[in-house]
Amino acid sequence: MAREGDTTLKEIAAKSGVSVPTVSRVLSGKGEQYRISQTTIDQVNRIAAELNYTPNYLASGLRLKRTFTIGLIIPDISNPFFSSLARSIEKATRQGGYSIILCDSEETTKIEIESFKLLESRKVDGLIVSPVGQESKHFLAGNEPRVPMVLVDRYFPELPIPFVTSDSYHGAISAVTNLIECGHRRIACIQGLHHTSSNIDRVRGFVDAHKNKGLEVDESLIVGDNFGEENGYIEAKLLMRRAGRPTAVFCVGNLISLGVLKALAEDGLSIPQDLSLISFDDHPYFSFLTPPITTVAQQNKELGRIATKLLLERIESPSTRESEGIFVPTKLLVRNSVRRVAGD
Amino acid sequence: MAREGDTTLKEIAAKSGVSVPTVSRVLSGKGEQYRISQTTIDQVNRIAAELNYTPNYLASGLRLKRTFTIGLIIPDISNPFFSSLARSIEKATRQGGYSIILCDSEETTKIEIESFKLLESRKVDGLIVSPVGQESKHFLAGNEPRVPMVLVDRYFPELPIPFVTSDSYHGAISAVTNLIECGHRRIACIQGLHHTSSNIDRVRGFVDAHKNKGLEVDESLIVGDNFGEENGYIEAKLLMRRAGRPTAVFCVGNLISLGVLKALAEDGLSIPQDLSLISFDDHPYFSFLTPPITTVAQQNKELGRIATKLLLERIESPSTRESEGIFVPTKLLVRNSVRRVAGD
DNA sequence: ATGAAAGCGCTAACAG
DNA sequence: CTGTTAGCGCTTTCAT
Repeated sequence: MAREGDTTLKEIAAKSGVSVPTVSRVLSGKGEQYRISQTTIDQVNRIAAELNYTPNYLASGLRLKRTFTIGLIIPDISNPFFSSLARSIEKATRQGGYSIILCDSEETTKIEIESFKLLESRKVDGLIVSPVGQESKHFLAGNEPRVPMVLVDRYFPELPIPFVTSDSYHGAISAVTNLIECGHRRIACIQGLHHTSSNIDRVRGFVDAHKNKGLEVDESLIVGDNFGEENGYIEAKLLMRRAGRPTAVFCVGNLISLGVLKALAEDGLSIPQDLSLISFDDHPYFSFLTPPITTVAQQNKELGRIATKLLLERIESPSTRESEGIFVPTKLLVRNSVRRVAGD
Repeated sequence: MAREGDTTLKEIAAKSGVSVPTVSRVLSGKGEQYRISQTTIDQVNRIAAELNYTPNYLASGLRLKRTFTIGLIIPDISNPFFSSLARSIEKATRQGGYSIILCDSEETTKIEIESFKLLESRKVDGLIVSPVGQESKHFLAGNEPRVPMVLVDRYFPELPIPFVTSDSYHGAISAVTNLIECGHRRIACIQGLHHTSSNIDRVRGFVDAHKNKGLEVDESLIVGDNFGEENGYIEAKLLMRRAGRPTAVFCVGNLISLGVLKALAEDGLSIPQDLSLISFDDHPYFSFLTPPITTVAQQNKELGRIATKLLLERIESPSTRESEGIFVPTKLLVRNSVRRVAGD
């Protein structure tokens, strides 16, 4: 960035007739501490300003082994859940004096691994990652994370990596219980990426909500395999064509619900007459759809803020604190996408 | 990042009995070019792999004056328009071998300036910015951009900084013309941040569409002052309470439209019976609302791809190419939020 | 109250 | 085919 002509400490030193270290001390605010004369301090500051000095973080980072940047890896920045998460993380890190390097893994372990290596080379001070979640060994050296890091949204229960996530299990329970209490008995679940914690927890909640009510789960109604829109679309089409159509569906992510909406609209089916729906993940537009969609809302901003806080603490005091896992409560927002039906 | 124990060229050199520069040459793939013996090449590669060598970009950046990172400044990453833009930029830069540092200016010149300085310190090779758009001098040194940069979405017509943006003017014309041709005569415009190019162009389109049809514009129907949701909400409330209510409204951004939707819903008013609406910016949910919302769709991904291409070209061959401005066409997606009314 | 020396990890120029 | 020297811009001893 405007590399050639950049002002350096050396030039300031020359113009002010002092040495480079002195300039460094003044400009990093340690003038007092080193008891540099007020005259010198003022002089150096003035000349630095005149020359429009901009510190070179590469150089200081190299020397200090500290870059004040953190890496952020997320599966899809265009998913509103992740973009609001990213926003709160960006804000919190900025306020803490850090910048973030953003990597979008496209929900793909391959890109996630590449990004991780990249961030290692860039010597970030720490990492916040929302992992694809199916593999984890690239994050570890032995049994320790290779670098200060915290996981958001998805996590690895068996690994010593701190994480912050919504309480997906209880969120799913609340949603599916609502469905059951409205009389639904054939409830489908369109799930996301298999073997990822959020999916596992939500599906487990789906199953346990049935158990709690003494109901059997029809395993064949648990379908789908990723968090994308097409998955919702396809599975909804298939579900509605089956013999023994479900009367309700629980979608584990907002994009899946969008796909379902699209499929039903195409087929001239409507919610909740033809199918009741509850979605995990709130979305700004859910309250304006006809009908407004009942959802399990996550505290996006909160997740980001907590993750950042955990990470910065770890970076700033690498005392061997235990690896903690934080589950943030969700909230069921009951709107109008669930119909009451006669129980069986 | 795992700073202390990191393997360096020095260690590899020691273990393989060659000098540091030789290791550097091998590891940067210039072994052939320097005609280093195959034995040495293999040996060095082997040892580097064993030691799990990760190059230090800080060090090479300092030496090379090249960081392979670019800065991205946008006003609000949680706005779906910007998040899909960011996604395409992230992907394109990654494929070009660059990382991006993300800064969210919160639609605020103050943060934008801070971010700009930060990115200067971090020695990014270039910048893609969607400026707040009300001030521009912080980007310039004399009459030149301080650094290779390209603007997206919003631009400064009078400055020599290349830009990529939607053709807001013609997009607005198409929207408002549609309204007029459907018989509307009292059409409101809820605008975004004043003095920003996208707002100026869209409002100009609003006015000119009237002129083209030989109609007067009622200036008092041009209201609002930012791209946020609350702005849409408030202005809609006010508009619907006036004597001489408009029969249609043109919203210059998707968040504004969301606010309008919210306001109307609260007041028990509906689209298009009580108010016809066209929104600038498509949104994934617009087709699923009741009614589906007619919009001026932008080519988000395309904007990002082009911006990245322009920037990388400039970085890689800083030949004094002219500063170009690219206007990408928009598309009017006619759905059902506009009612035909009897002309006056 | 300040300077000289050293070095972070890397690469380019020059030498042989 | 490979090594030596030098230096990117900064900060930290250690001296004085």
